Amino acid sequence: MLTAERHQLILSLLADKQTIRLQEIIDHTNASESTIRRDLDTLEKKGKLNRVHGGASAATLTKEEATMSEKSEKFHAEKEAIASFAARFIKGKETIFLDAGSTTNLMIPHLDPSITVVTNGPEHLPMLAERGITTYLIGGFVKPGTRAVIGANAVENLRQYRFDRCFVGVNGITEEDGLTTPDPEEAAIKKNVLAQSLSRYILADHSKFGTRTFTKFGDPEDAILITDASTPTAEKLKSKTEIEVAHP
Amino acid sequence: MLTAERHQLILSLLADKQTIRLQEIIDHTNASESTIRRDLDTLEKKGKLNRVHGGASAATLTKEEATMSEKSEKFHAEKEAIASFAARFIKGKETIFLDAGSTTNLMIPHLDPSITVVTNGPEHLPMLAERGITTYLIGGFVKPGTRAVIGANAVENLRQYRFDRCFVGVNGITEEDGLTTPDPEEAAIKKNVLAQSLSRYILADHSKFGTRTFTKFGDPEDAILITDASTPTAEKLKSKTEIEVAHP
DNA sequence: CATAAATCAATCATAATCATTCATAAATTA
DNA sequence: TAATTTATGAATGATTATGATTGATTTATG
Repeated sequence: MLTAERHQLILSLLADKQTIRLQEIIDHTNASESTIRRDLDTLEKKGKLNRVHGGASAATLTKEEATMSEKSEKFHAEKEAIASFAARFIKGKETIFLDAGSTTNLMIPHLDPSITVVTNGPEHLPMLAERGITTYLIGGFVKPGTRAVIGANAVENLRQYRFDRCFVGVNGITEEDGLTTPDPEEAAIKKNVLAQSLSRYILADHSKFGTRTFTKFGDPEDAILITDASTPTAEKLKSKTEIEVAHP
Repeated sequence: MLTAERHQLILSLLADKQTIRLQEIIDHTNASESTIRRDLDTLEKKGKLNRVHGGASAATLTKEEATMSEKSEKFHAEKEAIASFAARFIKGKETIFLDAGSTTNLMIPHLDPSITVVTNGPEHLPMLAERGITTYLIGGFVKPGTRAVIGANAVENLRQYRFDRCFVGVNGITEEDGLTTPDPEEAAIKKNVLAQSLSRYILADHSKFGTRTFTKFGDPEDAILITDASTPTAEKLKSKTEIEVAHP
């Protein structure tokens, strides 16, 4: 069996099951344990899945990250509502930071062309250029999969800028653990962005409330949360921080 | 059996199966291994399939469409020849700088995935990611139109890196004015890139020789010029600098 | 907490696959 | 026809993929 075929098979098995054990893959492929381990290494490097002890799990919601394309479909109407709502906070010729990600991407059609945007999401560039918006890009390591720019280099590059407002995505929000994201390198970026902005906005659809992921980058009370529907966790947070609900 | 016939057959075999082994094709064609390998090389260059170890896998539609639009560009065949020729200079696991632009973009399919690329061209990222190439992006002002990253900020960001080789585009080459490009900000980038590289390559189709534009960023003798055809200006320069002619 | 079981990364030798080169044959052009 | 280009197959040494083995690490359990 061809290496590339095995890789496809593994990903399709994962697409159904969300998690898979090493032994299952071995049964399906007649390949050795070593080979499958190497496959998982390779696929993880490409951001196609996440390795866990005993096997692998899909690079999708909650624990793990979704790829850009997968994200852009889930909760699209909700994200669109959040994005257009968020864009309304920007007044006049401000300079804003726009986080990499699918929700922030949806803000671009609602942006006034006279503003200046700084972003770590190269995938935003075509739309920003189309709208004639002055754009600065953060430099650094390009993360495979989500294609955000991250790393020590990116953080240093970021420090040169100060923002009137920042719009930042998040993977999990809980009362105890605050704002979390799976990748520490991405968390470092978000943390710095928040520190260098006068006004801070966290864009999070309702699925993000009550879940937590690996790395904390801030507390809900340091920012304005923009979401699409209220949840138990959101209700609890209402005493501490400002929550704006954008109805789709 | 005719070469073109074999190519058709290979593509039709792939149309059903998604992936195919080299041996399968050999069985179907009575051609030698070498010939089939050459066929796969050719077809991959045309974007009709992706080579994988042991055979080939079907190319996605988007890639096919992308190569279609690429082909409509000016001097496409010449640029492709220059690009694939240039890529051959890279040995092993080196770190290279890849300039923004259409000619350098054509190098990407010919790059070894084990190298590291630094670039000021965000438009290269999708293809670099697809090939699984480790990539660092220069940060700074995003130039509308060409979408290169330029400006003082970009130059400063650039200074952190040292390259084994750099591959740089150019707008004009003359004996008197050297290497020129219209935008001073872009020239600044190119100048610094050249200074920080052990080996320097200028990619220029024949139309660039004998024309000069606004800003000079270097002299031909500081780099190896890669072009597609000899011109009077190129002949004059041959005494001063190395010129490699890549025939389409 | 301690032990056993499972899972893991690292290494090795082997086999498969690969790019490159060369000489020859076919096709094309002068 | 002769010269030139192109296509081909075989041979080569290099690269990559693989499965088995090792001992270390992690997880489960009593």
